[in-house]
Amino acid sequence: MTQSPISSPSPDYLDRLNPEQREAIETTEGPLLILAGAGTGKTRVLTTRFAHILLNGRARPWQILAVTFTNKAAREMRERVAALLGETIDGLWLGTFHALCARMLRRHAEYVGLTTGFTILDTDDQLRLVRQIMEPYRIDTKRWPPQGLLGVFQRWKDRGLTPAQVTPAEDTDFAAGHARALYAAYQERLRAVNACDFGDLMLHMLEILRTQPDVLAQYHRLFRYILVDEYQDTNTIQYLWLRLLAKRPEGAPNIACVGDDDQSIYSWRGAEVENILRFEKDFPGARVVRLERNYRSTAQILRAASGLIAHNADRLGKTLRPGSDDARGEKVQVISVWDSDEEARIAAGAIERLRAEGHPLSQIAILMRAGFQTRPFEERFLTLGLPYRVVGGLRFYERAEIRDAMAYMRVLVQPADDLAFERIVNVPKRGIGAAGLQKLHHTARGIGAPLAAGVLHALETGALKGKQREALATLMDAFERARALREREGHVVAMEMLLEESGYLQMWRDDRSPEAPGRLDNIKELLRAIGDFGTLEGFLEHVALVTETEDQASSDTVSLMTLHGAKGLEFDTVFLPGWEEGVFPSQRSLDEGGLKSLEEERRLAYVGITRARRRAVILHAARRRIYANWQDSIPSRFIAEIPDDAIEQSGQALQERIQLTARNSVFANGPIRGTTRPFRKLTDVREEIAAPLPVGTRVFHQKFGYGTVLEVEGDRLHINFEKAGEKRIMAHFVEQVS
DNA sequence: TGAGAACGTTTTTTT
DNA sequence: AACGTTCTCA
Repeated sequence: MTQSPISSPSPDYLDRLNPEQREAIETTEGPLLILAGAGTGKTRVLTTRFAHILLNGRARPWQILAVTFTNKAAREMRERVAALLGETIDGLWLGTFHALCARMLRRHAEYVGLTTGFTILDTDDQLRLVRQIMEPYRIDTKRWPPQGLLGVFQRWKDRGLTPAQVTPAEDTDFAAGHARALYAAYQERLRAVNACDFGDLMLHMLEILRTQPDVLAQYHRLFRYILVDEYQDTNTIQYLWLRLLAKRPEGAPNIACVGDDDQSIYSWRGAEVENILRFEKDFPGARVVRLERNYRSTAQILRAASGLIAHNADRLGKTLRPGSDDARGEKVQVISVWDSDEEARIAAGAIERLRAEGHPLSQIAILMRAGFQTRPFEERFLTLGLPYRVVGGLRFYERAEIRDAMAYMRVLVQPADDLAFERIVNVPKRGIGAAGLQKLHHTARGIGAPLAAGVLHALETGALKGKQREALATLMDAFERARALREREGHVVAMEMLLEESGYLQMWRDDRSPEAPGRLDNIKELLRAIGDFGTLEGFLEHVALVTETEDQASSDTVSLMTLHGAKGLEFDTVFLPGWEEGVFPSQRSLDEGGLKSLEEERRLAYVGITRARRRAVILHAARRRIYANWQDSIPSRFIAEIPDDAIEQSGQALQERIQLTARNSVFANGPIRGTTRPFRKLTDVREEIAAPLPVGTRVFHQKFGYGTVLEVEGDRLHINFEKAGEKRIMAHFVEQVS
């Protein structure tokens, strides 16, 4: 029990908050920027603020718009608000940008030429669509892969640009300036099949808010308060969307954004740190509250992290201070190892010791730069029998059999879903290849109907013959009956029957490959999962928006995940492997992003260290296998940037090399050339750097013939071949000719 | 049309 | 090395 001040007794939920936190919660009116360093109680502030507004009667639950970045964060917030209020509340506008936009767009779909039942496409569908769009343009898909084009669209969408808003000047990256036209065609096609891709959820909603004043006014009336989490990771379109909703005609907006410029790690997804840096300009009169007291990590860990991030320029400036004076804790360990196998061995060994001392495995995480780095750890853990889980690895809903089954589901729900129909029309094999599909498309277009209707038409008119006719008749009949069954017996039974009668389940039963039984299990699991939802539509919506795997957080396992995936989490002990130049910071960031992307890598390192409550262990290996061959590596510059007295170095391998970081070595100005031979000395690497194929060199390639080097990108060369045009080639595939 | 061979690329990070 | 895509032939 706390003693209440005489003047204003403060409610329980404001107990044990520090003054800054209280200010962030109690400043309900007007724009507010909360700069919250790692581990400073950000989530607590956000949820308490939410509850505070409700408990003071300032708004009804549905009048608060609360935006998070991940579904996980949304769920956590929902739970904690419920705990504070002592009850669960439905109908909250709390979710990710995309989930909230999807909900809005279902209400207003007609303004952008969709109907409320529109489909949200997955990446497979998007790619198939892009390929179709590209076809008539006769674009060399070798040079201009569909994924690349999709990326261009994505970036435009991230910036809130509709096809009409893209200027010719913006359209230079791809296929000689055809991207704009392709973008328009792509959007047109999406509309025609009543579908949205992920970016459209935001793009369409922004368009509606911009062009429909009464819709905008409706939301202005509705949302009295806006809360935004992870503001540093908002991209342009999210920013525009927020600003539109926040700037009501009456008075200053009650918008509170929480963020940390030091944890901005999503610029590759279009995030603009500038959004947070500019907040006070965007919302004049904004209060700024800094949360700097860290209650998570030991003083040593904070010192290491702060020292590292201090190497970044352009910061709003925050200093993490330990929440309590005691417990300086262990220094950050830096261990030098020989290769990635030893790295895994050492980490696993340390984990076994911790386990023997009674540390729960659930409080241990291994955080890496990229997903593929989990391999050696998984192997090691398997041989030792250490329980682990890969968080955010291959996701359930990305498996082929699940996507197939869901495509069946989509056609069931919406017969006009051409993309889903295309996916399953020949799975299992029904004798419909590329040519057959073309014919079906033609028939459908002829009667101005979707594919499925086209098939029915073709069956009636007798345009289909033999095996094709029989197989498609069976398929269409299965859909027909499944729809009827859905009415009578519910969607689970209908789906079961559909997958059975269409031959899909039998296809896997007949499959003799070792994965087949697992796939059948997965489908069983899918059928179970849809039982948790009232309707198939609800289930599809959930799957489209919630990409994460159900976490079995209850089990006591070590977590393996990417640094990006670890944001917002904390563990007692954190292992940070692969701190080597070219791995972390990644080669790509060194090659193309310049200083900006190097700083982002540094923020990622900062995020990594600050995940640890008590113990952080950084590892780096002397050599690592890249693709098929070994490559020498040197310690990450980030290791040298951590204050010496905050770290403790160990490991027999290459003790002396620790000082030799990129910052003060011969490699400072360029990437390291790949090596194919193991056990290479540094001097050898130096020689290779000294003798590359410089720009202008005439070279010969086995397949492409003669050409000239246009550009050197690490161990890749950008070459203009006389016959084959411009290509990017690994340097060792070409030889110099004089 | 489909199976197998040959070829090329891959490793950022996610809603 | 491992995977996915395209190519080639039956």
